[in-house]
Amino acid sequence: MTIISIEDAGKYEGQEATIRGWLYNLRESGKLMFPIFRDGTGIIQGVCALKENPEAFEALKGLTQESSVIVTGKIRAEQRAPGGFEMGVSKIQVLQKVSEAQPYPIQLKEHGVDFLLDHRHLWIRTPRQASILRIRAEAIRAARNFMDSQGYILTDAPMFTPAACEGTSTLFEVNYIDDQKAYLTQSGQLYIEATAMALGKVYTFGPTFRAEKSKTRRHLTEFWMLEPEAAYAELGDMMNLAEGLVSAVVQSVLKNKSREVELLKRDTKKLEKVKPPFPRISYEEAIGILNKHNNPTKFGDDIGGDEETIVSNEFDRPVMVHRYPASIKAFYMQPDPERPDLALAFDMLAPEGYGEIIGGSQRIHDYDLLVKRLHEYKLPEEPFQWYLDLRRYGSVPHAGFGLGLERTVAWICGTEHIREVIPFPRMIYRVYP
RNA sequence: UCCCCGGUAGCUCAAUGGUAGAGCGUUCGGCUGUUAACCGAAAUGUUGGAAGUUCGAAUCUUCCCCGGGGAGCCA
Repeated sequence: MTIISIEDAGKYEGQEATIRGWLYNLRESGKLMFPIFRDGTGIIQGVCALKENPEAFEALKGLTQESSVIVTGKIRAEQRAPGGFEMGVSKIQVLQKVSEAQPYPIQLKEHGVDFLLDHRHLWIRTPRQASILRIRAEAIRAARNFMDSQGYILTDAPMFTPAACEGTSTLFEVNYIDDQKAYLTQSGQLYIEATAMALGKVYTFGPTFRAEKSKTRRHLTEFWMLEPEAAYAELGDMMNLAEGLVSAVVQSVLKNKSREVELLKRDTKKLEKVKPPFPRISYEEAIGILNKHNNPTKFGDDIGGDEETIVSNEFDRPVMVHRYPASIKAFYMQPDPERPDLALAFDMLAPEGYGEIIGGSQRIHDYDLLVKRLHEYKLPEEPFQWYLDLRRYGSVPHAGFGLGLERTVAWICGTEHIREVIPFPRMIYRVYP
């Protein structure tokens, strides 16, 4: 018997086929039953009549949600069935029946956030969550494809680091070997600056960790970041790369995961517009927009969540804000030669209030200036000696950025919270399951 | 660290200081085209914890615990 996946069921219309999966729901109607099966690729309705298949009917009767089953039957087009196809069940093998005493906890109805997060290992079985995880996978595939196509080499950064990239208050400290202290990485940036000097154009993609005490829909303590870095690149080069990357990811998801996007009921019209060029405005122009909307932000203030939304609502695609005051940015950012009080940095703000998905900058390549900045930011010189070496031995202008994967996928999926777009979210005060 | 909201049946929620309830899920029964099916019946409670006010507290007060949203910080 041909084993098929539910997403391909339409191709087997009129044929007998076998599906290996789980019982998603069961509607009983006297001598007729409508089981719904899922197999990880989709859901399909089955039909089973007592008169035609008494054995299968008996096996299905009273079967509990999420029981594992192997079912065989004829696939047929049926307008009354969700999805347009259904299976006339002729044979069913129950691998495990879920106990009535401990029924599957997640019902086909609304649940609270706390309950769902405590059952995240089961929650991911629901069609919506499974679709989101498929879109995440597509976003990663598309992002890596794009970077590879641009000649960027994947160079992995370490998870254990001896010091902070930016400040020390939000680091996870771990005991390394022989009572040495180490920290979980907040960013691979410093390391890919080194690999960029070795290989030219590089990127890293992996988890990063921040012990920020943030409890918002935009924060995770463990999140994935894609960070490109290129030797001889300047700020404008990175903005070009960033808009190319983001549009490639969005367009790939629309093209290759249309079924999943549709299941999420995402308004794709807004996503279809996400193509270069993206608008670029300076920090000072952003302040102007805010003041126009009666927001009191002034030069030198950081742009917070509400402010990001006001600015991004002016545009129909992601907007890049560049040249922030150096005083509110990280120590390693290159000053604008024409305005030394500004840093050659940029953020990309996603539309619809999803906020910052990219932060990047040109890096300081001058040794003396970098040392001066380390002192100004009260950072110790010693752990950064290797980093200073990059400015001792053939230093060149270079630039890069970091793309927050979960924020990007949350925006593409239109989810309310980024915890839904990672299989097992890690948040402040929540590490189970 | 700070501000706001919440915690009642397995789940989602009601209950104006006066007998703790409904829907879903579970169990039993009915139904040959259901769409989170429907109809009938049953079982299910330390109202997050402690103390206080009161004749009487799920409800009011204080403290603690847990969760959610946000600020700061950031992707």
